[in-house]
Amino acid sequence: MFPDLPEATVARLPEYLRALHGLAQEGHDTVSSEGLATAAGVNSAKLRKDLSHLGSYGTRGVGYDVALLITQIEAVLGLTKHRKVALVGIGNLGHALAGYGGFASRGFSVAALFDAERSQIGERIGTLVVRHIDELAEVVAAEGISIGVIATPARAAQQVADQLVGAGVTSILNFAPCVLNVPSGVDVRKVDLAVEMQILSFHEHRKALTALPVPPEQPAGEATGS
Amino acid sequence: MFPDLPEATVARLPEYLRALHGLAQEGHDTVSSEGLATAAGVNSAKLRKDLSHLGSYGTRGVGYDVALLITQIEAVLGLTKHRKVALVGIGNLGHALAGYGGFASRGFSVAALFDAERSQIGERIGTLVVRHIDELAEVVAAEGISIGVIATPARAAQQVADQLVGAGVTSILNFAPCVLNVPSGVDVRKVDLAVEMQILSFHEHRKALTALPVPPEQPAGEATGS
DNA sequence: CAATGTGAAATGATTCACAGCC
DNA sequence: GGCTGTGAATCATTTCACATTG
Repeated sequence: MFPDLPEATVARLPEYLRALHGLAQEGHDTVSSEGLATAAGVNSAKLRKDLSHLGSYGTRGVGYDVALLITQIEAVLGLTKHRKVALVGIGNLGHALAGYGGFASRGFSVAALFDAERSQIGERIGTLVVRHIDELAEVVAAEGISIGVIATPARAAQQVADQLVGAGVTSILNFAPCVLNVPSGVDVRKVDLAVEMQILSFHEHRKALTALPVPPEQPAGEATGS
Repeated sequence: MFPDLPEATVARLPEYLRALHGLAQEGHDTVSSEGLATAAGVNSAKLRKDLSHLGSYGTRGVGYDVALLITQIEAVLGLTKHRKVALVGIGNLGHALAGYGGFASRGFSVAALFDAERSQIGERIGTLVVRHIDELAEVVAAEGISIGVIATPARAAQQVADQLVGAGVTSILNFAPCVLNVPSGVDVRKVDLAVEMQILSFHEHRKALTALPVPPEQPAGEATGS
């Protein structure tokens, strides 16, 4: 369908979709590239280039039809199909993810919870019960689960990834701070909170260094950022 | 110090650092670009190019000194300074973040918790007590907090961002699914779990589409990914 | 005439391939 | 001999600027 949509574009489509839902809720029928770009936090040229890859759904002189564009982007992202998620690792973060409303509200449902620790098995979270990881393959097949989320400690993550792949899962969201080896054809996305903090730390550090080096010259002056 | 380190490189340095700590723990004194690249999940040319931006810390014919490289990368990322974090929004996700060990283990400490809801104020989490958001500026100044983490619902996030900026925070990690407007000089990084899921969804969708279109030809053949 | 869609230019990132060094 | 460091080449992404169109 869109075999060669640039990866950078794919990564922005969900943002556009969120912005569009917001605009729709505010009663907008159409929106200009400028307006949508602002709502999504990008510049308008980039937005137009991104959308042009999907085809021509705008009207020159007018803008984009909000409802139509929502439909199109959802189709491209495959959100017409409701996707079920297996969450593995019911610790601190796993609990939060299991109860996170943001998934359900955007077409995903956490359909099963797994852990390896005896102490966790059987715990109820919402409507679900935590099961032992050994039941993974069985449940993935029975429920038609297509995405696995790993929220285990790093030392367990590779084994869990192997089990997910073995069970037929081909998309993994990894919260464990480690590299996963998976066969080609399996997609892994990684979210590492400490990495995000360290990137911020770099910029803090740089700001601190570039703010000082011109110390006592003109006493007056505005504090100016990058 | 490193004013023009490519952003893509900055984003990978934390991965290298994690890999290096792993290697150090396994007793390696030196590591080749090939070895480190594998441990960090990148290819060796990219790793060498990245490290070359920091200067020449490798030895031809040998590799990199693990301990030295750790020191260098930590210095570049500004991790020598222990950074304090304010966490705003003590809901589902906020609780998990407040208890997340990954921060402390890598040089960050959650120094204060805030919420706007009466019901949350005063709750103890670990050694900290949840305070009212109105105390933000005071506590940020008193504790020397440099990074703010927003884990509120989207509708509250912009106001919280304004309050953080007003209190002097210049780095924000945003978990709320919305765009934040901040003055230049303030860095925002965004983590949106639903966006990650939607990107995975796109690839699932594409895999499903490209797997079928050649239906009944050669019954045999390996399942091959991208 | 306002705003899209898009070639072309500019910028940024990755990969190649090998000279230079230990 | 093995491995780093790096110019040059390739590839990807962003931005510009404007012809085109409803």
